[in-house]
Amino acid sequence: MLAPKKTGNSKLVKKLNKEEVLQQVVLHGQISRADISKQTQLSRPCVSALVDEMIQEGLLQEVGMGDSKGGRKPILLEYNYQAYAIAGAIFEGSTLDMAIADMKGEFLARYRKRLAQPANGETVIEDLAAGLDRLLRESGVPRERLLGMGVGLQGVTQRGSGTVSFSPSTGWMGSPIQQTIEARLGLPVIIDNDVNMMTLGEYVRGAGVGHTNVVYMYVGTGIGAGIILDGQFYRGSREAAGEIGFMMIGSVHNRPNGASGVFETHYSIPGIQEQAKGFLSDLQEGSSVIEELIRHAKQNAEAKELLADVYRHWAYGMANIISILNPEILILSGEMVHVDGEGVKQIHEWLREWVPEVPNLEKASLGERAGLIGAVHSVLEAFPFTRLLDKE
Amino acid sequence: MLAPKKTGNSKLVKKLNKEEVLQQVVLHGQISRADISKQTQLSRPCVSALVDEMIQEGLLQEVGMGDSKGGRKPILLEYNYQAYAIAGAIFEGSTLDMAIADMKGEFLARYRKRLAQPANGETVIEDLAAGLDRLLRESGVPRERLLGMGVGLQGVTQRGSGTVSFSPSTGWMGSPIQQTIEARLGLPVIIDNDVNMMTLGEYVRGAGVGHTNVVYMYVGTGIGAGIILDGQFYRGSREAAGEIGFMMIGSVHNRPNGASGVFETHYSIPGIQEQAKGFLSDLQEGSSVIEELIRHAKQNAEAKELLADVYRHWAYGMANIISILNPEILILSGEMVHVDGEGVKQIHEWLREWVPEVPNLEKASLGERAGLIGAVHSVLEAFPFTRLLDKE
DNA sequence: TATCTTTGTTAGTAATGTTAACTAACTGTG
DNA sequence: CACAGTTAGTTAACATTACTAACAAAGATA
Repeated sequence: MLAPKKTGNSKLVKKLNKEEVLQQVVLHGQISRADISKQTQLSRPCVSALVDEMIQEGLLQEVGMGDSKGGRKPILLEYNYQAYAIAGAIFEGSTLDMAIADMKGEFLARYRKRLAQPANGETVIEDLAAGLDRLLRESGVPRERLLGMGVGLQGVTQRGSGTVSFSPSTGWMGSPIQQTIEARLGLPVIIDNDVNMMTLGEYVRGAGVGHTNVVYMYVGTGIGAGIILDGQFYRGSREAAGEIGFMMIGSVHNRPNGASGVFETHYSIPGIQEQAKGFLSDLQEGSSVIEELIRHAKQNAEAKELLADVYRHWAYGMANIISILNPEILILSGEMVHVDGEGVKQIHEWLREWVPEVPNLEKASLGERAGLIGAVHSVLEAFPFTRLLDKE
Repeated sequence: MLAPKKTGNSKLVKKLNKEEVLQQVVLHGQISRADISKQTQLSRPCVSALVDEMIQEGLLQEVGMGDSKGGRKPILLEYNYQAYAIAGAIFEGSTLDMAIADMKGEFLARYRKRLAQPANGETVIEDLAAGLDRLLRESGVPRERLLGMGVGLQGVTQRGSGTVSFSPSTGWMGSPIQQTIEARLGLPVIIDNDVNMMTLGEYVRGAGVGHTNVVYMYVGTGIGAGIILDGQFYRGSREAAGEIGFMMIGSVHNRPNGASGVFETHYSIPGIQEQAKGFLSDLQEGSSVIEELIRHAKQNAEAKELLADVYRHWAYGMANIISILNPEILILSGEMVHVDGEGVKQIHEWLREWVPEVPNLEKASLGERAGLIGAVHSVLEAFPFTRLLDKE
């Protein structure tokens, strides 16, 4: 029942070998049967047979001849990235941002909608369904080619059980919302919070590419982190890993209430605004608190002091993360992307003074697309190339 | 070359299936061929064939009849834990502590020796070789049945490359010491620092049993942590994960020198001793600083205050670890095992106030045997039951 | 004692990958 | 420009492995 039955005369090996062949193709972009054979230690006849099957299934395609290496020209094979498609959706504030993508993660169509606030959980699902219909029409992808949808949202999610315990922007609470959406759309759905989705996006397409230990640090309304260790997303035993807002940092003030930890209370954007309210009362809609603070710091001594204090405490947080996790790269996101070169340099210097192994410090590079890219890849992660073989 | 060749006509499946059979036997302790067949979805004839081979190889043995369930009595099979043996060694201070164990990790013989100080790297290797000879003789294990040796030591190790960069107790520095020892002993050797070995020990046999996300926090001469996430040891990108002594904690004092971070500087045992030198000058050899401090705190107000400060800052450190990693259990070791029930309760209360998901807080349960047990298991980890099948 | 159950084995079959030998197609050289 | 040498891909015969079906062994139950 549970175990994948090594049916009849062991299709298992065949599947494993097909996976390996597929992996080689994806890895090399274009490759011939003969080269796959060399890479995989599988015999040429075997590779030929497996490749032929996968061409039948639409997973691979022949794309022409390669250059001769002194003999017959090889037939180049390519993964058919259009074989399947994936959808992604992000709820950020009051907007719903959706996209449909091929198996490379390349967007084929995109769609945005403003949602009425406060959100009503049921109409939001209808919005999602309508958006998906439109994306399918626009991209020309047939519905049965869609593998699934990744949904990211601000709030508190339990990815394991597919539930959402707090999310004003969608109005989803409590109930097993993942199953509800799956039933409505007729598709596998993955739900996760927006920081995790952005982390994944930066990991596969942004600043994190090529690294295996990545921490994505987000400062906005709250402070949180996404953690990827040894190439795997780490979520913690109760999906509460990366809740770095609860760190006890710097001289420990009394907390105003029991809601949030010291770090987040004082050094998230609302916390900073609170500290800066003496001179930062005239904030424009949509402008960056950090940018404003940097501007004020050029003339105002009080602002300058606060800015240095903020940087310093952010650096304390980073030092703690680094001490514990020794990541290769720390990706700065949210309002942190507005820190100027000067500020990053300062933080880097402190870290060099405090900890033995300072990682790369880089700003998030995908901007507002990070979450959507991550949402799409969350599905790719659940249906890796190699698992497509199960689809018969 | 690299890939395990699916030689001839795919021995791979056979190996996979053998692994699964072996796993079932280990899991159940005693089990019949028929039950293995039910558990694994493999046919009874297939299981029989695989089991017979493994009996030939000495990995399994028949141990008698089980109870009838209405028909023929089953023949019970057991894993032969004596099929192979493993050695472990720990250098702690000036003593070398060694053991030889069966595949269950059960010690068959143990051996201790005081080493001359300062240690000379070459004679230490000879001590290791002599100790191993003695253990083999004493336990009656033939040398060719020995799978490998795990070596734990105080200091800085690079397990990946098998080198040791700092280790006064062994005198090993720089050179690829792992290969040197392997050549001398004719055995695979695994070298790691003592905290990692103790972490592993507690994980497989001590307080960490049954958990998948474990942080082992050690306070002694230094402060460090061993980290196991999703059942895997996490070492960080440059093997510097768990260097929690570098955390920036509490009100940040100026550091006396560049050698170590704030947390370790003030709240490791030497740091505490420094702070307590007003009233804690008369320490006996071999006594516990924390025990003494607790004793003094009963009468001396200054000691009481320091003790509370120490607990509080340890708790800050734990809060940071918990915020980032959300482990299921935090194992307290080193001098922390001397904290009394009162102290643990206090720390627990603080944590409940500060962070949303407080893990189990437990003292290390294996005492000084933890490191040795871990050393033995580091080899078991590298040669899991299932990988013994490669030994033909 | 006769029948039913459960365990374990034997015999024949199907699936899969391998090697060896072959065809196809191209390069380079005298 | 023909021919040897090389590389790519295919075909055919064979080996390995696990499966199903049938059977033998051994005990329970009535």
